Amino acid sequence: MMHDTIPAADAAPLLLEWYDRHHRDLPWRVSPPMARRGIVADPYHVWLSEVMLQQTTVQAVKAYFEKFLSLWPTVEDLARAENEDVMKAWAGLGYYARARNLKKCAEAVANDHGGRFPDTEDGLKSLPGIGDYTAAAIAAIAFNRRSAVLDGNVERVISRLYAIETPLPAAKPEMRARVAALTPESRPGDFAQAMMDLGATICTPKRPACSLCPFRAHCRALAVADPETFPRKAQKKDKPLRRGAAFVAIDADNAVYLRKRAETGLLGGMSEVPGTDWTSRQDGDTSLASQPFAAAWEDCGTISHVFTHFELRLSVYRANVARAGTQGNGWWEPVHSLSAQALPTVMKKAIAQAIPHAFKAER
DNA sequence: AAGACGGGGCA
DNA sequence: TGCCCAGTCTT
Repeated sequence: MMHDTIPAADAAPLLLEWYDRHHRDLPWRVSPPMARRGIVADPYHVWLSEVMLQQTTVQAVKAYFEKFLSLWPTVEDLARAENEDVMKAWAGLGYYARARNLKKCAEAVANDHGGRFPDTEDGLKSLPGIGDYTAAAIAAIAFNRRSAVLDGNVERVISRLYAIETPLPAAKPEMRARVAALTPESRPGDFAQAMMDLGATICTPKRPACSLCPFRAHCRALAVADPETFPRKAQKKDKPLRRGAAFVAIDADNAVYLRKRAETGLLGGMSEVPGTDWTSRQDGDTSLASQPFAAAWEDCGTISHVFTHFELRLSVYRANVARAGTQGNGWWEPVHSLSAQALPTVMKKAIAQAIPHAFKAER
């Protein structure tokens, strides 16, 4: 009797009962009691949180979500915002194409859809930055659609529940079909959030808490193998090392010379200090030969930063420079307002290496 | 189908 | 410190 595959009709009630007891109170959520009274979450809030949650943990997202909502209370406000202000508000959250697409999506909703998000999966998927997962999540959570929501957490839960041996990403269609079969007509949004919560808190990548799992009597992986070894996945390749140099110029007014990166590509649309290209070549130009303007550059050592597909070792140089002696299309930013700039983490590391107090709180 | 694209959490 | 995590868009 134990560890039988779960009848599809039993899964949702079992999981929702667990969800109602362990529900997490998050800024973009409507509580289960409210949901049962027919209150649905604001599609703008659901969309904003789901885009932020792509590849990003709940903990990291909370503060950004509150900041965005306070700066731009409606999707029309966001559509009217300056691109640069959106990039500044997004700085530090990573995957900056998300911020560029967020702005484009807000404009599309405001200008082409009368300020209302489409209420179907297909309609949502046609918008910038909304793919399979996010379209299904918004449709289920904000519009009560019975869509199959499959993110990394759900993939883990499903792969263990059915002990799926096919490695990812080939197993995705099978997993999606499994989720679709389990998703109920009633409360599909809560079901989706419950599956994701289960993956985030109980069915974790390492050391899952199987004894607390509402599916423990039905989990194939728990019965026949080690749940931690699921989902199976193709092995990843190792990251190359790239090198470069970064130049932190400081003028007499204690301002740092910044410039804007290209709109697309790595860290697209974000700000940076001047520097070399980042290259994997052994003869990479990491020296003073590539200084952006002549000055008495002082060697500040190196910093390291790991990106998704390469590791970067950056030589950092600092110099005091007269503002009149520089050329180019950058600008001078006072050290005390650096924190509010659209600076990605690697640039904050480089600046902090040259100016240790740069991002310390004001006394 | 594979690669580009950040940053944070955990042991 | 090193390893793991994981949606969307582009090629």
